Amino acid sequence: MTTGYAGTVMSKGRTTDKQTEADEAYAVMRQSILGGGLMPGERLVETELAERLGLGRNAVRTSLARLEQDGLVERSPFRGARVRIISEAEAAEILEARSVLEGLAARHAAEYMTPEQVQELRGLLGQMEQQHQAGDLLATSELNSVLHRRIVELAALPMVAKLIDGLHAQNVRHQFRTVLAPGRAAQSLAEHRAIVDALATGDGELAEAAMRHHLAHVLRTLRSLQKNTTRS
Amino acid sequence: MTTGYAGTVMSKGRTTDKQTEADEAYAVMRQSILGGGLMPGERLVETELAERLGLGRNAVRTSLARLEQDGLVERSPFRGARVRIISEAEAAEILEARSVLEGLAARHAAEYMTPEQVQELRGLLGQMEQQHQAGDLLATSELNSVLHRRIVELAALPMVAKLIDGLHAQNVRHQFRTVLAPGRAAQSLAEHRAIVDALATGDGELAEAAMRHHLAHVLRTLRSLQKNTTRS
DNA sequence: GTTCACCAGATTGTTGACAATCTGGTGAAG
DNA sequence: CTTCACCAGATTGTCAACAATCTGGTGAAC
Repeated sequence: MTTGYAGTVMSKGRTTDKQTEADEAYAVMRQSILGGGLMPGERLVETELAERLGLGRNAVRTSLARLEQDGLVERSPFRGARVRIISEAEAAEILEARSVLEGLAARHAAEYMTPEQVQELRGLLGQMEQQHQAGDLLATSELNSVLHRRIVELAALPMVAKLIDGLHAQNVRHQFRTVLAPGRAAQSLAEHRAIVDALATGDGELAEAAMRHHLAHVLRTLRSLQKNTTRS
Repeated sequence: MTTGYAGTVMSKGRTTDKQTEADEAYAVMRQSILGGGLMPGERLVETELAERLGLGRNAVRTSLARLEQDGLVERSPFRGARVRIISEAEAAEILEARSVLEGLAARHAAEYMTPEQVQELRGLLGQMEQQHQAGDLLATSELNSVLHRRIVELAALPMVAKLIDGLHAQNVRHQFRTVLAPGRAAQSLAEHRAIVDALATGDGELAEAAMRHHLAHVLRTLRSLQKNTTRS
């Protein structure tokens, strides 16, 4: 093995093994924030994280810089970093941004979609309906995300996809609340069906409108929940 | 004032003095990329940049990580960083994203705008018209950017503003070409007038439509230029 | 009792050296 | 002439130590 790729060297005992330490730290910490392992407002001490991840402090450090750029972490000089707290106003704003960007994605997806892909989306809809009737809100919500992601993929707009992904990452925590609103699940299902129907027609304008209609409704639900929560 | 802010310590002899080295490196390098001091595709060697900026290699290093997150720099492990080259397809996609996001901003701006602010925008339009008649395309283009930025500001949507700013940063280099297209300047002026008129009515839908119409036109111009340039 | 300066501990920012990896060129084998 | 292993130089990734800064608490002055 002369030069050979170091693909399977297995130096520190993880699975993929190939990325640099800093990249691994970034991936892990990002997933930790998204998954709830690191809570909003929590202090992120470099040495502590380095020890917990088994990586150097430097790797953690540059990760924090990258996560700050993503809007997931807040940093102030000499005072350290915390998981950024997304206010309800910001969550609403993010949802509005998602609304227009996913609308754009839907428009493009409608124009370049094959019949097979339409069937695939209908399949997802069917699964959602099943889980909805079974009363499993969590699974329904998960399929919801899958459907949205797939539509964005089909749009074949990588930069737009990246933007949407970044926005989604910032308010995973606020996402849960809307799906729990009473009566929301059924309506959401109908809206998703409308989106897929519009995509199937190949009419970009229609698909964009359907997507925006749906997300505007999610936004309204979020706003009504905020009002109810605010009165302490 | 007990502890007292260290606002005017003046340690290394620059103007603002307060940010950490890494922040300064980030700011300088970003502006360098935007301003053309660092050209697309150019290699970014850490030690060289560190020496040129008079900062530590580590500061440069974390800057590069942040700029990569911004999409301005491309990095691969052990092989270094380069200023990212934005392809024409990507430039087009960025314009589409800007179109819907600035449309959103225009909608919000229309709803919350005061008569004084409308007058301010009309003032900018007047200046644009002057420079246009004087034949100064560069000044017109600059005022163009100012107008767009101001509208985004008036929307009072900080996260959306950040997204738009990031997109704008990525294709400053492609922006110049569209303004030079023959006959484009006059039409652009008319479109901007339409946008301000729509904003003045307070009708969000109308303002959004006007903004999207304008940027769709810019996109079409860019696409036609691409065709002409591609045939080598 | 309140206010303030000040100090010790903790944490971040910076520096320099060292290890790991890539790149381009060189020379031998076929 | 082509192909390929291999090596030196350049460059990046990592580590450990040191300097700079913040934070919370303690005690004196009033």
